[in-house]
Amino acid sequence: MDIQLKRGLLDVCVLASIKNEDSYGYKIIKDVSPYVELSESTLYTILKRLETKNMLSVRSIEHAGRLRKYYHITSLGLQRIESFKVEWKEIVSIYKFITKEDR
Amino acid sequence: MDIQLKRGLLDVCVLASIKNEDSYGYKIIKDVSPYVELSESTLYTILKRLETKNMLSVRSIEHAGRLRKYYHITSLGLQRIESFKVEWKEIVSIYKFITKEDR
DNA sequence: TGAAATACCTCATATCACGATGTATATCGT
DNA sequence: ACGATATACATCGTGATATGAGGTATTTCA
Repeated sequence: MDIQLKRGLLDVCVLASIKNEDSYGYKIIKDVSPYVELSESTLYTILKRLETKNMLSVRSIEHAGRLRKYYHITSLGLQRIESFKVEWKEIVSIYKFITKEDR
Repeated sequence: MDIQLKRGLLDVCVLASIKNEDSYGYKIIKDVSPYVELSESTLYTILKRLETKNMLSVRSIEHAGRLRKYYHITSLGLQRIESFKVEWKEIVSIYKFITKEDR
């Protein structure tokens, strides 16, 4: 898939993957990968960005001797998902413009 | 609309706007604007990029004393539109992932 | 024992949208 | 006659960002 097309989708994908249940980096990749390719470096960049924007909160939990950082969605994160749903309508109208045959 | 979401959509929009009839910068903006906001600086950047990628060809035509650059879509440009249609299915599946309620 | 999986992180690079800015002519209202 | 607006092109610098390459450390399993 085109790199540029993924932009804007990725942030919301990550938010969606923690929406119903807190999750951590490694698991998020597993969950999202079937839908969008997502490398580790990209994910951690996104997680940091979303944290800076207060769209998620973090808490470290020890698990099997290793540290895990669990990410929890905030109300701002939920709002981001909602505004994406609005933007989706615009995207669909753009899609129709692109695929329109006679113009 | 989110800046990032536009990426990847813009190039294809421009290609779609010249698909059925050759067009020029100023007209392309008028045609595309109702669907996506598009500034002049952005458009000319895109046109140059698409030309470099051989997705369109250019020819200058004198019109009312002023120069107009008409853009014509190439077979590579048409291919780009077709591959977008394939990518669209992926985008829809991502949308479903994002809006899925129980996970 | 050693490879693969789990789990985190950083840095440099390339791509790109866009505001600001600039040039020049035509048209239209007053 | 004149100034504003529309038409039509172009460039540059900035900020945002996806990703490959690299790094650390533990656990699991063949």
